[in-house]
This record gives sequence, C-alpha cells and structure tokens, in this order.
Amino acid sequence: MQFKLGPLPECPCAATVETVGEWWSILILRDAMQGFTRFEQFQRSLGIAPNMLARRLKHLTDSGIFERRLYSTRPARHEYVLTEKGRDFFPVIAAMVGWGNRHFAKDGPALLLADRSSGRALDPVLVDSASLQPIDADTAMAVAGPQASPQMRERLAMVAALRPIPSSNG
Amino acid sequence: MQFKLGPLPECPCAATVETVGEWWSILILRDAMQGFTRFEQFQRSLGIAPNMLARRLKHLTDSGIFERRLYSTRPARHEYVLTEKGRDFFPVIAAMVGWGNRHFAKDGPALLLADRSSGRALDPVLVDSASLQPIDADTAMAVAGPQASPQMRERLAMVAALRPIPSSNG
DNA sequence: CAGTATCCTGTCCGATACTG
DNA sequence: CAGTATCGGACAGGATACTG
Repeated sequence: MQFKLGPLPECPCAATVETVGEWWSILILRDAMQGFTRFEQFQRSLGIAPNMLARRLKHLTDSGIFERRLYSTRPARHEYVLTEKGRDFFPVIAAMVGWGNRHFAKDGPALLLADRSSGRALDPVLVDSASLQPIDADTAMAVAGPQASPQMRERLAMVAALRPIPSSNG
Repeated sequence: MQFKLGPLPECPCAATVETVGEWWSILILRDAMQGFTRFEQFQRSLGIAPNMLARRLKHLTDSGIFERRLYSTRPARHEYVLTEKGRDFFPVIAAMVGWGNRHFAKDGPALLLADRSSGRALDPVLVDSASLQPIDADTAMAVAGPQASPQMRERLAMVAALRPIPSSNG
C-alpha cells in the first residue's frame, strides 16, 4: 500500500485508504478499539506473524494513529495507545461492521455494537450532523471543496453529468 | 487479500475487509458511487492497469457488489452497475471521506459530500438509528451476537475486562 | 514478554502487447 | 472500446530463529 510516492493523495478517501489500507491495519484498529494495547494481545487475537505486526504497528504509529508509550523500563516495554485521530477512526470500523452484518450474517450477526453503559444494541447509520438525514448513494454526492485542484474540479464536473447514479434495480 | 481459504470470517468487519479490502476496490467503489459504470471510465479515473481493473471488477462482481450487464451486442459491451449491496457500501466510503477530511485536509477539504437536491454540504456522522446518539469509541463496544461462536464469545469476554479503552490523552 | 532478523513464497500491481 | 495474455518487480505476509 503505497501510492506512487510522495504526499498523500488529494482525495480524502484515497488518503484514508493509503494510510490504513492494508487489511491487517483495519483488523489491528478493530482490536485496538476494543482495548487491546500490547503486542502479544494483537498477535494472539489476529494470528499475525510478529514481523508483520511490528511493521503495521510502526506504520500506524508513524501515521499518528497509535502512540507508542513506554510503560515499563527494565525491561523496556511499550504499549500502543490510540491517539485521538486513531479513536476517530471508529465510525469507519463501525460502518464496516454494519455493512458486514447486513450482507453476510444470514442467520443473525456474530458480533454487534452495543452502548457501553446501557448494553443496548446499536444500529449504526450515517447521517448528516445538522439535518440528521441519512447519507446514502441516492441522496448524497461528492462536490469540490475549497482546496480542490483544477484536476479534481474537472473530474467532479465530468461526473456531475452522470447523476443519478445507475443501479441494478432501476 | 484472501484470508486462508474457505468461507468468510465470522467477524463482520473481517468479512468486509476480505470482500473489499484491496485498496483498488475501495477506490473503484468510490468512483462507482459517483456514477461510473464503464471499464474505461474507471481506468482513466484511477490510472489502474487494465488487467488489475479486470481482476478487481470480476472479484467485486463475484461478490455481488457489481452486476455485469450487457448494454450492447455487436460488439458485446458490459457495464458494471452497483447492486443494492454495493450501493449500501456508501456509508463506509463516506465515513472514510469524513475521517480523511478531518485529519488530512489542513487547509480545507478538496472534496466533500453534499446533498444531491439542495447542494448543501453534508457532515457525515455515525449515529444509532433509534436514539440518534453518535457512535464512537467511548460510548460503543462490541458484544457477541446471537450467532457468535464460542471462540468469539471468549474473545469478547476477554476484552470486556479492558474497558474503558486506553487513549493517549487520558 | 516484546519484539528483531532472515528467508521464502504468493500475489498485487504495473507495463506492454494483442484481439474482436 | 473493452478487455485478455504475458512478463517482471516490489512487497505483503508467513515461518522460523533469535535476543534482552
């Protein structure tokens, strides 16, 4: 997962993919959201090879998603603690959980989200913070932001002619 | 991106990662959500090699995310149309756009989401559909669903002792 | 326990050439 | 235009051994 070279891509979706796009990274973050912080916890949970885990943790730390914190000297021991940026990734994980449950769990989900204090099951849905209206492929579209490059604007203009987006059932 | 072999993993997040985890797949879906359907549209937009694009489109079609539809005979031409399952992936993309904008767009976003009819900018936030309360790492947790395996229950029980999850600023 | 160091394999991916 | 075929490189990822 590196794009050509150099800085992150302009598209925020592509930048996200480039930062956490290796699939181990997503699963590591999934576990970190549950409270895991230690090397061995991740390793046991994921069955990942230790060198790969070290690589992924380093990359996520370099990306500002984990903070590597010394919790013991002699011997030196580190734990990997989510930063605010890392914790803010939770909605992406939760959206994936929701999609997976809706489309793969035929006989009922194996895992779902619940409120920490009440224990009540949560049904994740993405809405606009102001209107609280659901955001989906029918009602939302991408538009150029203030910092959009000319190329980005051109792309988006090209795409604007295509709406409404085609779908298989009409 | 294939796990060992065989069926999808039990965890809905892992199942999602396995299905769309290659980073090209996410970007293809991003473009499909904008209305792209043709091979050449994807290729030009992404700068992807044709063989890779063919592979990814085939995989996404086999996964029930695209429907490959003949839109012209002589010569035979196909377009790749999102299924309902594919369109339902939009919240994941939008959540990634939101995270990318919040953490990478220092001088303002290059791309944002807007309402199709009003054009008003949208601020994507994940909430519970019943309570409309935001779902984040502090308030939500994963619990075993009705179809959880014993191993999954054991994992989640292990994790339950760790809450509240550690974070770098307290 | 928490990694680092090596080696190896699979495959993702790009480049290019070719076809109806 | 919409792909398929083939080649080669880079690297993700696994297995194993080793260290403080």
